[in-house]
Amino acid sequence: MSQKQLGIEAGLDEFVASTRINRYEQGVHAPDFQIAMRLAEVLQVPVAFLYCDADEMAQMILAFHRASKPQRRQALAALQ
Amino acid sequence: MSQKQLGIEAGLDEFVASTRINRYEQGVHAPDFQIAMRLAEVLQVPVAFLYCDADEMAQMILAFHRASKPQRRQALAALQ
DNA sequence: GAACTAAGATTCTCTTAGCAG
DNA sequence: CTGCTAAGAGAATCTTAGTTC
Repeated sequence: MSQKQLGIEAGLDEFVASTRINRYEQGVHAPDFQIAMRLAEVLQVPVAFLYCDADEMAQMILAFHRASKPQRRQALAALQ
Repeated sequence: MSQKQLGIEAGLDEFVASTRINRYEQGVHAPDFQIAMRLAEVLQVPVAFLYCDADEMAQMILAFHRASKPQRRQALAALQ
């Protein structure tokens, strides 16, 4: 998926999508939270995943998001 | 813990700490990521927790952060 | 096409200076 | 003291207009 297409699917104007997504990916600019949520939706990840600073946490957030309800229940139980 | 004290412990100047933390808590302004990380450290939560939009995910992030290594291993295993 | 960048325009946050409980 | 807010100052992102591969 191209940077332009990602931006467009997140609701950005087609003439600015490429530039803005590129700046986000490079870490030059930061999107506001509303944009971040739309990007997360397109990418099918939880928005919190986009703000992770630790690998293990990121892995867990993704796995939790993609797991079934019983799996989530078990995971939460394991953390008590 | 007061808003002022939280800001100061996160490294903000004492004369602006109260105002800025208040704006963040009210959702009027958004801190940049560097400030968010320092706030998360003071609050002893993962920075991703501050960007959660779903309760179950927030609960899991917090529990994962506070769990022991074996508990984390078990939780991750439950999500496979 | 696709990834990327500079720079002025625009829009945001930040600081200052307060008020109310 | 604590929570909260308005408004000008300051600093960020956004749009435009490109380059490079």
